[in-house]
Amino acid sequence: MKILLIEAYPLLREGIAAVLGELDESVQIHAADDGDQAVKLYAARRGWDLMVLDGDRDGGNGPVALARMREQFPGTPLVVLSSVADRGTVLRAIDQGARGYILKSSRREIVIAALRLVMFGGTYLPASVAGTEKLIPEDKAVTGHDRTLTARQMDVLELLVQGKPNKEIAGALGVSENTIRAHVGAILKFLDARNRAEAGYAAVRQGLVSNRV
Amino acid sequence: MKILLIEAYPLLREGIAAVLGELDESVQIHAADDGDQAVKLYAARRGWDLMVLDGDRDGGNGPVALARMREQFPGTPLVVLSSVADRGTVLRAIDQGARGYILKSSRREIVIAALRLVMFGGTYLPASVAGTEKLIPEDKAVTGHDRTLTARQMDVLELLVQGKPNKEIAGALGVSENTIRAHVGAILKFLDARNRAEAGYAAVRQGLVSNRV
DNA sequence: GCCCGCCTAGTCCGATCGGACTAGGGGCGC
DNA sequence: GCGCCCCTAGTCCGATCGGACTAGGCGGGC
Repeated sequence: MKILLIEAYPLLREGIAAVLGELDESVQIHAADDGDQAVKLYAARRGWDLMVLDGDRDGGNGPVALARMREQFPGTPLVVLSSVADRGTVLRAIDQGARGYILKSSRREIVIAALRLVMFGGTYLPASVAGTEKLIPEDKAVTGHDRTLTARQMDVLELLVQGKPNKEIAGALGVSENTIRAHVGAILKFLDARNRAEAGYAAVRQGLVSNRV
Repeated sequence: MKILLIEAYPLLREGIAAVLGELDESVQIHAADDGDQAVKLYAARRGWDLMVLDGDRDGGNGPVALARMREQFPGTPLVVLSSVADRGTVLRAIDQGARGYILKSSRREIVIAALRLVMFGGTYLPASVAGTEKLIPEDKAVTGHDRTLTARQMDVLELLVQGKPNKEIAGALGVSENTIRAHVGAILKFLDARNRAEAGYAAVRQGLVSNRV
């Protein structure tokens, strides 16, 4: 059984590897620091049974890596490991094609069972996302226009959260400051925030941006 | 050899335990989810050789746990494991009595060597904190007047982090807006931030305010 | 008592922000 | 094609912010 593990921290790699080892006696774990490295190292190989991705990676490249991996290795079930469990983050991961979302705080038995579930075609979500609407879009439904920020808005939000002024964000994204102004306005409205500082606070609370820690 | 490990995530426990196992053939690891549990479970036991504390714990109780452990188990070397390495956070941990600050991104060989170093009486710091002033206060020096925010500044910071405008903070604290202005100015300077949004970001990263998540 | 740091409060001013607009181009679905 | 939404870009303007000042009251340390 071949498992592709995207995890930059050696300590966590050890822990995950130890748990994965219980899945099967013939587990081979191939690790990479991030999505880029994974693609670079393993693009040529096929026949993966599972991909495990650390969703806590700072800088928000967690989601990017997810999309990246889904594109490069379509068909291979992908599980996100994370420490945060807010609805938004989990649902986004599932939307992007993850087949499981496992909390790092889960007991090892849970982790193993969840991984098995996913490899057998299931989808695993933490209990904390139990909400009002359907959790797993049947088809993919809710493409989301009033519940999600657009991709561009997320780009802006990520920098906004870090306290960058509009001018800097504009430079980073290669557009005019006025454009950023418009995006920021939309973000404030969406988050019901009165200013960018409050927006940053709200965004982190809601798990819109990967993390701040 | 008895090691007390404060780490809530089973996956990380596995990884850390695997690494700690290399320190000595007779390692016994006793784990707890947090400082409270550690004290509750192990307060009666003595003779610890090392304490390892996860410094990433959300809610900012990392620092609290640190102080707690130092108080309960004085004399036992304590090492903080963390994923962030900014100067402020590291120095605060050292100030509070940690004898080592190990990055989770370190190679396992580094982790092991650092732990040995600490157990033999040394202090280990990541290279990233190399700065202008002395890293390890000889006596304890700097009781901290320019290294810490004042109580009033912390009051302001807490509201500032939430995105409140000056007027609102002034109202909440019962002082004039000008006063808040002065405090905010001092906070920005202290955090080396260009605006309040960046200050909020920095404050959370450095664990100055309880949390954002 | 004197010094020092903190909290308070104020002024002035340029920079930045945020709201309310208009508007063109591009992509997608019906 | 037509509508709709998104991204882009712009203007205008009042509000807010942040820096650089001055200054008085208060409390703790030497």
